[in-house]
Amino acid sequence: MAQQHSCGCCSPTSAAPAAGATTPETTETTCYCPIDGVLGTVSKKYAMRIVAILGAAGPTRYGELQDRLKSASSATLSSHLDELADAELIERRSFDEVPPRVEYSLTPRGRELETRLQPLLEWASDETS
Amino acid sequence: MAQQHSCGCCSPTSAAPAAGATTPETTETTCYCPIDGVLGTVSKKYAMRIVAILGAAGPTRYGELQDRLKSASSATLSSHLDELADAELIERRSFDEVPPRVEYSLTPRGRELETRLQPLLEWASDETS
DNA sequence: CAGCATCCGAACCGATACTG
DNA sequence: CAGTATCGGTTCGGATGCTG
Repeated sequence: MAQQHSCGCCSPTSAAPAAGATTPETTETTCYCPIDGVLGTVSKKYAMRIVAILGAAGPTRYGELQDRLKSASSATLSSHLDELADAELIERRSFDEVPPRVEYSLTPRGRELETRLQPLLEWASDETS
Repeated sequence: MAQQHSCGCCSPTSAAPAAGATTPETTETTCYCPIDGVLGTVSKKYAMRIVAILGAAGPTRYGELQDRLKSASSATLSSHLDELADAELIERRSFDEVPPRVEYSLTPRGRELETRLQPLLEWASDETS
């Protein structure tokens, strides 16, 4: 998962080998590209939308999410929720009652993401032609 | 491409018949979801990185891009550049010389995107697990 | 140097059906 | 209600090889 490479977009001097140049292969610098981390998760088709919904509406049930993301099947939705929960961007809260109820909400970290996502989303809807 | 639908993440759901539950401030106007537009393009594997590179380094040649995005093959890179150019986020400038030279740079619109992308990227590298 | 064409595996996502 | 299992279609993207 935490793939390492030198993409040059995050670390400027990626071409230069580490000190000593003991490694002739010039394999990888210690550049970790953010895109491979959180941003990889975020680029999932519905990930941003889920974050946006949870950010705007607060704790939301599974069914309502599915309702809002009409084109997403339950399988797809589940996998997205899993991944977001794994990344600790959202939190899953399951209530012990019948019928079952599960609510998803943003973690503090997810809220930070949402903050940074907003301008992007707003701009995107403006630029939409 | 510019698919239209109501996802509920950008404007309250309108499609919900919800007997009696007439949403208070429902902008039932056709909801255009930004994710399907620019953000769709942006979620391409290297799109964000390209924008980030061009933003940080200014006009950049094809070869250098390929150099920085080591894992991207030329075919992949080309298709990304095409798509970004189509979306008018980047500009392709071809010089009439030998050997051929082509430079890519951000359009004003691309620069706006880059602006909104920065906080996200910065945060992502911090949050890197 | 820049970049398209092709092949092909991998990932993604929707539909359906079924469980706790 | 909240999922999981499975299947199949579609897209993505990496490798290679070839043009201008």
